[in-house]
Amino acid sequence: MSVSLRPSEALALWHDVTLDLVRDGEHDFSSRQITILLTIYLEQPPHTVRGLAAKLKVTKPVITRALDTMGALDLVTRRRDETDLRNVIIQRTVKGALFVERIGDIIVARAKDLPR
Amino acid sequence: MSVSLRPSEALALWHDVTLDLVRDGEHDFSSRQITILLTIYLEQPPHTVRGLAAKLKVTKPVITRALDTMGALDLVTRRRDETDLRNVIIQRTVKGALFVERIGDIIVARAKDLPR
DNA sequence: CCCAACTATAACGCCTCCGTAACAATCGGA
DNA sequence: TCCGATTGTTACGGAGGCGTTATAGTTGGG
Repeated sequence: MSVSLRPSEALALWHDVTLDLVRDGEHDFSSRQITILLTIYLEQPPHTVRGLAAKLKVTKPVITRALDTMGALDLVTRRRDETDLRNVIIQRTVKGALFVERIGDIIVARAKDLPR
Repeated sequence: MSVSLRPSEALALWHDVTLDLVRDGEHDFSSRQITILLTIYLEQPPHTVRGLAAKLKVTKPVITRALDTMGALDLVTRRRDETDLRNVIIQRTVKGALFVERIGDIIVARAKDLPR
C-alpha cells in the first residue's frame, strides 16, 4: 500500500507537525539528529556508528556527537560489541521509544486534520 | 479530505524524508528553522518577526537569527513595512520557493513508495 | 508635542555543532 | 607475532545558536 499525497498536502502536513514539535519546545533537533533517532528506532538492529554514518552519508564524529547529545537526554544508549570490541552497539531506551511514539502520534493527528 | 496514516507508516514516512534531506547534505536546519521557512511559504502573508515568534512560541531574537541565516542563503528576504516602519515584512524568494517545492516532492515520493 | 508602548535588532557570555586530523584500542591475516 | 586496517572517540579552531538584556527607531494617544 502507498499513501497518496499531493504536494500542497505534503507540505501542509510537514508544516503542521514541525510546528507542533517546536511549540512543545522540549527539544530543537536538527534533521541529522532526528534522522539518527528514527533510524535507530525504526530500522533493524544492530546499529553502529560506522553504519549510521554510511547510511546518512555523514562523517563518524557527526554520529558520535549526536549520540553524546541524545545519550545525555537518555534517548539512546551505547554498548560495546562483545564479539568485536572495536564496535559500539547503539540501543534504544524507554524514554527514546516514548519520544518517537509521540512524534508518530503527532503526524497521525495532523494528517487526520489535514484540510482539503 | 484527510490523510489516513497509521503510526508506523507515519514514522516511516518521516524517517525516509529526513533521511533524503540529510543525504542531500545541502543544509542541516533545525525544527525551528524548517517551521519558520514553511510558515512563510505556506501561510497567508504578511509575515512579521513578532507574528512568527507568537505562532511558534519562541522569542523574537530566535526569529531574527533564523532570518539572518536563511537570508544569507537567499531563501528569504526582509522588507520594511512602509505603513509602519517598526515592522519588517518577510518575503519569499525564488530560491526559497524552489527549496520548499523540493521538500514537497520528496514527501510525495516517499509517501508513494511507503511499504505496507 | 510628549512619552509610554511597541517594533526589530544588537550585544553579551555560554554552549553546541562543524569538519579535519590525530588518536587509542582492537582485529585478523601474513 | 607483527602490523596494516578498522573501530570509535577526542582535540582543535571556527562558526552559529541559545536566552537575556539593552538599544535604536517608530508610533499614536493624551
